[in-house]
Amino acid sequence: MDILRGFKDILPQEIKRWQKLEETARETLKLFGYKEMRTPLLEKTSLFSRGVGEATDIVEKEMYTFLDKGGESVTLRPEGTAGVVRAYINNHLENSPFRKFYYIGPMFRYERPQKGRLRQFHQIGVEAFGIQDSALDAEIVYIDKIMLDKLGLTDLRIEINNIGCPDCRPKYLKSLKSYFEKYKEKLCDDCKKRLNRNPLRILDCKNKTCKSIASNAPKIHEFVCDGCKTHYEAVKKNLIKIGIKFEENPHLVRGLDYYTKFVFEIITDKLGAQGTVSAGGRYDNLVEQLGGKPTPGIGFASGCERLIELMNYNEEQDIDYYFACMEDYTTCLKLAKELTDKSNKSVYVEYESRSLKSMMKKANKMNANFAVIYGENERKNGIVIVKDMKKSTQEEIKIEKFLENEVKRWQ
RNA sequence: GUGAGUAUAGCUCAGUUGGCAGAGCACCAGGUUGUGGCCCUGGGGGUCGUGGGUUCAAGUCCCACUACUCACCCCA
Repeated sequence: MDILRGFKDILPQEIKRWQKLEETARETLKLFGYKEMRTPLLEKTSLFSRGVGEATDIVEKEMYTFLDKGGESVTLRPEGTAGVVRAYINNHLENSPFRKFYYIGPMFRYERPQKGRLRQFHQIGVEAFGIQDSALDAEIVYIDKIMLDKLGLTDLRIEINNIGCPDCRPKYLKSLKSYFEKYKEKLCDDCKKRLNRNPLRILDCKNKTCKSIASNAPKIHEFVCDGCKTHYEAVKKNLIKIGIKFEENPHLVRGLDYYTKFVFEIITDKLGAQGTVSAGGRYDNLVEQLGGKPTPGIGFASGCERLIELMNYNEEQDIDYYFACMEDYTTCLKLAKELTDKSNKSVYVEYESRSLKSMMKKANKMNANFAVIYGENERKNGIVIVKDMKKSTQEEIKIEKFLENEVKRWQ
């Protein structure tokens, strides 16, 4: 029985990094008053087609969509924002004093897996509602950046761009299209298709010819409306003020339709082709689009697997007491149980009949601090042997004294 | 969906012009009859991805399929 393509088991040897990642995210977000939210993995398909955008790749070809037993079309969430917005509207959270949220959990996209890309992957996502001011944009970038700093990630760059709003972007797209139309014959096959579907994407093409044509293409800054322009300029000033370094990338495009005005990505070049570690931006029309009152929003999402790959790790095993029992497992269990009760130390009780030597080997591999030896001799004499694995010393303790002794040791 | 590469022990990988399937690590046991790490000795483990073909003989050559990896596309 094989695991599905693009799905992955996360094993104990890797789990410490996951826990550290989640812990760091929760701590950081708590500092800024963000509250955790958990929304369903499964939603109505229409939430995503309306939220993410009918014409996006995600909706067109990457969703895990099926009919449930009631005949309703449902979809495993391909991203987190749509679900949070739905929950925000459904639960009337506009009346809550807290309108800043985060989530951590799996997302699903039916894509061909490669380095840094899986069909089930995890995101830490952050969403904030109801604030139009550009200071919030800066806060969002700051939180993202500081979280990555706390994880010990280096060599990251932040790229930002202004992608306009539904008022001004169409004008830009139109001009872009007519510009590329002139060079249509020279563009690569992919870009010929993009010309009608999404001319913004041509700006991002890696083909040399397309690149040089794109370098002279009209710039969005010449087309954005006053509102978008003012906002974007203000975000830049705010970022500078709070000491966030960034680069402007006029070719930065987001793949989801709901983004407006300010967008950003945090990128590494250590991950191969999928170097975007975090990305986000403003979505001032999404709440309304999904049936809520007009409410501005902004957020970002980080790819957990990508972050984890960048985290340097020293995963140590951590067992405090390895109980090497040769008989009477129940007595060992009782000792171990009492020890955890009174001391909070971790124990591992060996119930498998093995040689003492093999048990000591195992204790060593588990990096146990102490081995408690209990066999025939100990039982007869009413003692246990407590061996300090680090110092290689051991002593015999009366079994009634064991608990008291060990509790004292850690005080 | 497209392209390229890879597939041999639990893991990482050798395997020459086609000629008895190997190493390191891991695991188990012994050396030390009840004591880990270092060392020494031994052991268990393989439909050589699957199916066909060529050949006296295929891990090796040919074909098909499948899986994985990377890249495109796209994205966290």
